[in-house]
Amino acid sequence: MKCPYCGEQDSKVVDSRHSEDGSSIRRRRECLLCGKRFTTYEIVESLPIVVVKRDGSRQSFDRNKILNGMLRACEKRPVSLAAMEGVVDDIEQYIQNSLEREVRSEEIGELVMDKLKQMDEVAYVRFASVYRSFTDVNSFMQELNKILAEK
Amino acid sequence: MKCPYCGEQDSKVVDSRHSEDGSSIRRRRECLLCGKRFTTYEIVESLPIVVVKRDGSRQSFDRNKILNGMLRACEKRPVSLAAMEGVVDDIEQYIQNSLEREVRSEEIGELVMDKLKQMDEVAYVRFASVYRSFTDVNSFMQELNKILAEK
DNA sequence: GGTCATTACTCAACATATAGGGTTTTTGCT
DNA sequence: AGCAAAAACCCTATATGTTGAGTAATGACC
Repeated sequence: MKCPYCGEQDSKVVDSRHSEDGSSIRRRRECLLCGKRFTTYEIVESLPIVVVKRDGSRQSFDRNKILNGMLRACEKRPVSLAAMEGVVDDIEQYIQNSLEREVRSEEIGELVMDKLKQMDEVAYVRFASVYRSFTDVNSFMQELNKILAEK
Repeated sequence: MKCPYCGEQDSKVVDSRHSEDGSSIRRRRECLLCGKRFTTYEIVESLPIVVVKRDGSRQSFDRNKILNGMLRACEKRPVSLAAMEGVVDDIEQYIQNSLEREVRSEEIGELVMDKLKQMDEVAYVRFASVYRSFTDVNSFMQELNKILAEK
């Protein structure tokens, strides 16, 4: 393990601990050349997740697709890119933690909607309108009324 | 190390290799419960990088600031978010690999400009105009002429 | 300035990982 | 399809990491 201070290739482990959930190992290392210490993390390679679309077709999970959907819904809305990325991070991690190798696209949509609802209701309705394929003004109104009623 | 398939906490190492540059270790593990195999990476915790601004003030490195600058320069330009994130990734890694704990903000600006120049010249000039604080139309024209001359 | 939580540090008994060489399979590319 | 590169696999001798417990230092928050 290369020392981040001097570049030496060899280092030894001084301490090693499991993270709370056991999903990673934190090691404290010491460079054999300069003696400086540093921390490393051993993490599981993220396994390829497959998204099952409504028509039954499958494609590999792509976080950028989620982000793009959010970007569209949040255009001109006061939602920062960082916040959106945070949501995508949360969702990605949630799916990874679920131990499932397949997710229905609906499930992802619901997750995004839950988060958006808390962040910006306009963005939420926009997203839902695309996502739930609101076909007429009526269903759009119903959703708006539901939001208003909850207030 | 938690098994990504069944969630069991214990696993054993079956194989372990250094990455080419020694900056990480790839391990092949086998779950003690379900017997499935998976890959892990041990990586150095990224050390806090300090950016030294032109006036000498220091603040911690923030990749979002770089991304924001690029987003502004690339508005309405055919540069994908993914491409911009790729540039930021490259720059972050370049700095991490340099083993320096401090970078001048100018250096970061130059890196961004190099990349942008290859991707989209309009975005490049926009970025440079902010970055180099072009004070008048003249210097802007000079930069444009330089680009044209290079063609 | 005090408190809680997280990270750092040290020690000792025990077990499991490493390095390196070689083979096979998978994946990405044209 | 056909090549090259990367990843997975398997082996053996050797030494290095792991675990638990307790203490100390550091950072975030009020």
